[in-house]
Amino acid sequence: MRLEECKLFRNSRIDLSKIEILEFPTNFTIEIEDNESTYVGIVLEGKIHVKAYSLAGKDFTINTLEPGQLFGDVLIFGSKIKTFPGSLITKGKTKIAIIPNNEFEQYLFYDNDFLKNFLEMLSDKAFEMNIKSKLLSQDSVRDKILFYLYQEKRIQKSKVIHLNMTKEELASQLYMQRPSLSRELIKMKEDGLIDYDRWTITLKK
Amino acid sequence: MRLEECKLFRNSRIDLSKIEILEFPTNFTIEIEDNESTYVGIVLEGKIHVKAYSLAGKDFTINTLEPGQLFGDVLIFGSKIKTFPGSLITKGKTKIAIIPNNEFEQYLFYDNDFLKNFLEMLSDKAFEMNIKSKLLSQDSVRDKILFYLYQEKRIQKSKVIHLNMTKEELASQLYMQRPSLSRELIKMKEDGLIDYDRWTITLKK
DNA sequence: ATATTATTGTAACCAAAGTTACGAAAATGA
DNA sequence: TCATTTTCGTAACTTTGGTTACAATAATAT
Repeated sequence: MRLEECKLFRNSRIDLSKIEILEFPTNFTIEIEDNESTYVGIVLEGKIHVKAYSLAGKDFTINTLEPGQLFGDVLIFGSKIKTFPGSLITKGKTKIAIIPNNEFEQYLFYDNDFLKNFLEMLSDKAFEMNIKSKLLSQDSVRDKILFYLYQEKRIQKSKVIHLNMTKEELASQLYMQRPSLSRELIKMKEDGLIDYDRWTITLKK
Repeated sequence: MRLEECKLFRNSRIDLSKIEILEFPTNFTIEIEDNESTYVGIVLEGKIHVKAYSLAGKDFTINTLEPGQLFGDVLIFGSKIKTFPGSLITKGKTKIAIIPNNEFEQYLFYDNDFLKNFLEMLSDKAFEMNIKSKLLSQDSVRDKILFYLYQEKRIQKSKVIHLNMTKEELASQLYMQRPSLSRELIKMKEDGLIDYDRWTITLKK
């Protein structure tokens, strides 16, 4: 993705030629959890996992940033601690753009379209995090699965939900273990709630 | 709290006299989950619980809004579904200010201070939600407690953490049952991790 | 001071889900 | 086509923490 294709710059009149672009190999740690942020980053190629470590030492992915998405955005205006909520680790060869905080701020007040785009992205991020909190608040494995399915039903506009990932990945996205997911899917099938195969889950009710 | 005392209007030159103020009794449902939002609300007096219902029918509090805080703010610019993430239920006699979305948008582009305040509040909200996700991602009761304690240690700048709430409330804030909290606190005391009494928990390590 | 209520500790029980392990099935690649 | 690897289902076992109930203690009100 090129800079001018990013939502953030849609309709904007900012000179993109001066913006610094960096490239990283896969599994590279760009930033470390609790480090202070001094810039806003934009993912251009590859993915970035925002990983934090639980006190038990197990790591969990707070968020996965796709091309077009930002990091450090929540921190630039926040009045609280301005540190990264997790380590930023590349998945695949990754290209990012860097805008120092002070420049970013100038852009915002200089260009209303840029501002609108930023507000939209910030709001969307908050919205997504809300969804995640709701998922995590579901208190049984079955409820988590159903929450995900209803969610996807709305997005995919179909009762036949295509999983574009392995069960292993789905389980991790739902914050559960793969065998737990398997076991519950079987039970749900027995209870007539769903049908499923390797690639899809179909809501029956 | 009066309107001019709200962070949102700090240094702003907006005419506050025209802003509509509403009052609600306690336990009043101002908005229902998944309803569409058409305005931004500011809590002036009392509290508002943002409550969602898990698929099991159990309700859980996504968020508690204190005086000065906003609701509907994430929705105004979001490109996704613009519906309330939970029902808004008053706790105590509650006073709120209402600003229709279109007016709110005008304020933002008209007044840079207002904009700055809004960005700060939006960022802070996203930050808080991040913290909450992290808490929910801790996979044992002990880890949740420790996460909370380390958090408070930073905020209160002391290893002696003052709980300004009952154990019942603490348990609910940590998304666990009170007996589970009690049981684990005892174990942690036995393990020499903490000391505690009715009002404080002291980190020993 | 005493009664009442709210808060907390504590124990027994139980269900849900994590853990581990293994075999079958599917996908991939040579 | 056959071997290798990945994915998935499945079962046995174990642990965690929810549930319920009750007693003890503290706080509050009369």
